[in-house]
Amino acid sequence: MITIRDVAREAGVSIATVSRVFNNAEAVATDTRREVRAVATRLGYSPHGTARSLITRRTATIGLILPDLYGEFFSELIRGVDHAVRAQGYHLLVSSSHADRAEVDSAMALMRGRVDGLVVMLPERQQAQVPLVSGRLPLVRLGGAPHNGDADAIVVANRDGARAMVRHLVSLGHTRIGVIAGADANSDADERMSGVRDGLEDAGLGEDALLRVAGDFSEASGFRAAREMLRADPRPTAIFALNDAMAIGALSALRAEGVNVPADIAVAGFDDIPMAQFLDPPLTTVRVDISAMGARAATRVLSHLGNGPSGSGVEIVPTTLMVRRSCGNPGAWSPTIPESLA
Amino acid sequence: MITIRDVAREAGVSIATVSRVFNNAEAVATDTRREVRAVATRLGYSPHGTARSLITRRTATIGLILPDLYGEFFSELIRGVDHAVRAQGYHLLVSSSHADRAEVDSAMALMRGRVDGLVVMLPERQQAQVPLVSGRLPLVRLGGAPHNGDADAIVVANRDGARAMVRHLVSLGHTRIGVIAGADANSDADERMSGVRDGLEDAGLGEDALLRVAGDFSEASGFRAAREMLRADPRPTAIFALNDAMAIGALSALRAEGVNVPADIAVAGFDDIPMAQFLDPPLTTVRVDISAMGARAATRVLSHLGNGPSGSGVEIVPTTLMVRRSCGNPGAWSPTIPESLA
DNA sequence: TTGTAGGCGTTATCAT
DNA sequence: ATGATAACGCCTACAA
Repeated sequence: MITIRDVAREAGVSIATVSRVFNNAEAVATDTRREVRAVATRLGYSPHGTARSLITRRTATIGLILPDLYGEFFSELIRGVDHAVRAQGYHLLVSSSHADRAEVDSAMALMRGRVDGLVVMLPERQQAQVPLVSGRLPLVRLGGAPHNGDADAIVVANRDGARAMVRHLVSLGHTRIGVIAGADANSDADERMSGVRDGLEDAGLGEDALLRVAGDFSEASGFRAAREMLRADPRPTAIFALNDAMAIGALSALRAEGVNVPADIAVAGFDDIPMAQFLDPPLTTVRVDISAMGARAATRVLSHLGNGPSGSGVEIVPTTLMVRRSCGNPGAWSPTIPESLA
Repeated sequence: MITIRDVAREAGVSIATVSRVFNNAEAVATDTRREVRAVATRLGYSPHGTARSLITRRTATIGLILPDLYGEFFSELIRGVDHAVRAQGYHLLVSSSHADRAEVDSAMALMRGRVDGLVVMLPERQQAQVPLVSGRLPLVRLGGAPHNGDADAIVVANRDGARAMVRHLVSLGHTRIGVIAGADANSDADERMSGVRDGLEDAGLGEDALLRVAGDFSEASGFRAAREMLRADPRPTAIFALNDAMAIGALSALRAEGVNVPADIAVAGFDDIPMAQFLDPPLTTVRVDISAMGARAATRVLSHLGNGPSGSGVEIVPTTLMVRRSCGNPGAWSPTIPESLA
């Protein structure tokens, strides 16, 4: 390994001078600077990040802790975080597949001394537990519902999104709506269900307008739920699955039964994954800009590190209603801004 | 910040003893060890990664440099790398959005002293250029075609996969096959096109069996290409798009023209993205296990670091032919192993 | 079994 | 403008 010493010796200067060249270059005479740079390049020297971090007390790295990496959701998320973080000259340390709270805590411990701040997304069902404690590291929690102990958090407007979707369906004339609910103790699912009830209430519709069937966010559960709804009386004219995987399952079930979508039954989803826009049967979804959400979380952490404007508290990421206008024409989606819910 | 000193003082031992407790714990008396652990927990101490790295000369981190993070491809890739890397107790430092070679080189320089090894995927069109040089860091290149200067690389069996698909289509009775080609100077696209010609040659079919239309790997280009093919004479009975995005575009075009898939025209793709399996019109694809590819790259790097069995050179990741057996039944895919191509 | 001390590569402080 | 030197937090011979 070639160190700052080698460069100093070769250039006939002290290591302090070499260091200055690589940091505040102005403080060095032009000739010296040029010579040092030349030697450094010739020797293939570049500063040692770890050693530098030790003395400067900053790693220029943000840690990202995720429950999993499956599907496009996380790639979008990482993309957003990566983008925001790199814009400020930071690196991104990713740690994933943490199924429970103990693993998250150990991942956080492992990151001590390696990162300047943390973005943490907890596994489902672990949201409402003991608050995250990160010592003196800035930490931003991502996803789920807002809860006590959140100093900083970025969450999705699950409730507003579901409410907007129900209002949209009602405005199309649907008065009997099948909702495929999510897993128990899943805060996203709970929030979305609350939004559904809000929407029905807004429209002045009663309990009989809602046909609720349980699901578990899997494609298969959506398939089963939709099949069950077809046998209901009265049969719904619209199906709203509380995530996209279930919506896809529902579409398969409807086609298997020869139901025309959306002429006979409209299908709507809640966008965990951008994939839905490629589906062939028209699917209206509540769209969440995952990438933007990741970027916001990163920006928040960076703000605590003195980069950019400061801020704190819980921030809610808005959702957008996406309606497919035409079929058979790739990319022909147009966004519809949700009606104001004030 | 709470350091090893604090723990030592509080526990009434030397810092050497505390250090030993956290490393080779056996060399410490049971009582001492227990006391130290207790104090450390009470104080919330955990070793400082950076400082430890400096002296041990290992960061326990693998760097992953990617051209982009868009779509499910990269999330699958990261998942594979992360999995392999964590299994050996390593961290993952991700750096992305490197559009050209200069950015890749600078990302590599920035990672010096922060990682023990590198997995690098070059941007398209940059594959055949100057070899990557990483100093003494183990480096594994990912994707594209094998080329000179590759000490270690993991590449996809693009050619074999495309060949297998053509043989499959021919075996179904197709003698006129439309191929939607990929972007110029894209080594993946080139390799796949070669495979197509191999397959036709295997089947003893001549040039007139092939209808080649250019695309650029985008959904829109697949849409246009398929529409063009419908007007060809003789019209193909099967369309093979050299990536999935184009295959999806082709499906849209066929439906817009009222063509029945696969009864009138069969459609096949090449799987960059797992998404394809959720599509409604049956789509046969050459499937690449991206996640496994990432894991292999990571494993290779780790092997140079002394973890696991050693190995080097170019490794080719096989592909699998995926045929949809039935419609309307989610998850009803079954893999077909490609015929031996020896 | 435990403590002492030197050093990992760099930056910051204080001289010159 | 430049140089000598003490940290940064930790690990590891070597000594006790």
